[in-house]
Amino acid sequence: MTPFTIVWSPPGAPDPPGEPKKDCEPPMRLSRYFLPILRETPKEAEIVSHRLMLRAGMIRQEASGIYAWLPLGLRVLQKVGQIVREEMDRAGAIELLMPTLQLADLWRETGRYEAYGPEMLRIVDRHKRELLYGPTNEDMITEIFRAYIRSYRDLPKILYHIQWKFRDEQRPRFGVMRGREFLMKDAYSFDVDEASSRLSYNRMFVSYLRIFARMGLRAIPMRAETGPIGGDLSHEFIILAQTGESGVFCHADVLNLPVPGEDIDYDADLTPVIEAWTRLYAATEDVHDAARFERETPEDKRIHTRGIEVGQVFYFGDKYSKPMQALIAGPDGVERPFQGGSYGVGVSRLVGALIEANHDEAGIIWPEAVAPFRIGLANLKVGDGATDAACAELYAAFQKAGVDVLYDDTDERPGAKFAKLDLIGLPYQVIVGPKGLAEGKVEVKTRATGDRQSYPLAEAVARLTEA
RNA sequence: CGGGGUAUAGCGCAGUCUGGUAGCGCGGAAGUUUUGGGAACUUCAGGUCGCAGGUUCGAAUCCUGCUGCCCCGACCA
Repeated sequence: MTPFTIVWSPPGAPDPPGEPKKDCEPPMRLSRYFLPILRETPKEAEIVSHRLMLRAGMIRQEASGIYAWLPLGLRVLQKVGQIVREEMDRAGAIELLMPTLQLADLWRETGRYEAYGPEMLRIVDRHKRELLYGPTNEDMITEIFRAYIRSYRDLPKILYHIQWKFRDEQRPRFGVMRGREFLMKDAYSFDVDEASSRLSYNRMFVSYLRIFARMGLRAIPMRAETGPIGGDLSHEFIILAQTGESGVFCHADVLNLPVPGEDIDYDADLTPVIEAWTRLYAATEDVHDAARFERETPEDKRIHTRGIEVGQVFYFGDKYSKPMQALIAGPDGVERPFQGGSYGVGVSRLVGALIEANHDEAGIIWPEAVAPFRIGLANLKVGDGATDAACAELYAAFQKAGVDVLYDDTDERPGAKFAKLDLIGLPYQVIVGPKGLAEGKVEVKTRATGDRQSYPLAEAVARLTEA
């Protein structure tokens, strides 16, 4: 092999001193940002998250079930993705990135090319080769795995990626909650036998509890059908919402179970956590057992509502490894197909689900962990020396503290600014106007509670930048 | 994929039945007065009426075909 040298471009001349580089300032002034708010609701949007995402300038529909993510929406999508990534890493999963396009031949090895039906978007390239836009990646990850891994000594492994998928749904709806193109985290576990595969399953299960909890969501693992991917053990993670797509039944106490902290040891025995979370009855209507529900759940603890699926974990054994001959040698020297599982989180769907779970009449109410900005800074009288100066000071202080702040420096009327900030749902609004400044104070409004308090500038900064 | 709708300015809509200069509100631009919960007035810009045929002196409007999008159902992260 001929080694080759990577040639780096020589570094450019140092920046000239003196002039502050305005171009480098993060574009967090509303006057320079791109936030196309809609005052009226586009008629195609039926459910609240879809309406609010369109109105708040988060997304734009480009085709049925296909959306462009505008700057505000992208920030949320990225925050959700980052939480998923951090928790996957914490659980010992390893990130990679597989392509969106896959060869049909790969899927023929497992028989899924024929099995998938019209939901799969099939593409032919200029060489008449058949490709498909991946709806999932079990086949490809198995192909990657079998190319490199031969021995039980290399196991266990959990690999994941966060990538766009496409399923040509017959009827897309609910905005990003059921689009055709969607961003998904999918993880795949590789183990030598069933017992260890279930340990991987448990890791992902616990990781999922943490992922959703970090977003301020109470997601309930429910026994679920295994669906077309197959296997014999599966849980759907469901958040309760009136607008959910499927009916669910569960024991009320499952809503109050403790979620493991970030000090959870994924190498320790996770069985007690799994048992605690699976002991109480929780099932989607597809697999609901009314008799068992009534037998196991006291009448005053029975919850029957609707829910949105935001994640699913599967154990599927050798479903892919066997037909694809992804074999690993065990300690006894015998080669066997690996035991696998797959674990999905609907990242783009979560953005819609988060809004379904967190909104009011005025708009979105972002949980802090996924808010596009933590603070909305409203200058109520642009052009007034005192308010401009106070806002500049606050803006600089928040930025210095590393807090995401969107500064509304437009010359709109106060009412319009309030309505806009309520709509986009930033957790805190810092309201700066002549009235408050006369007393040396600014107002801090907490979006979730509507609570408003006036503080001197320094105290407002201190309160909003602590931890 | 069955059933039902809809397509007119960036968004929400009227006009179509009964063919005759394409309208309203919001939004946008300019100006004046305003300014702590989506201001008022004046002026202006913005539309091959989804696409393609047809009927007619004349089509947003009538006829035929096509397409996009939405809703209900079945299906799905």
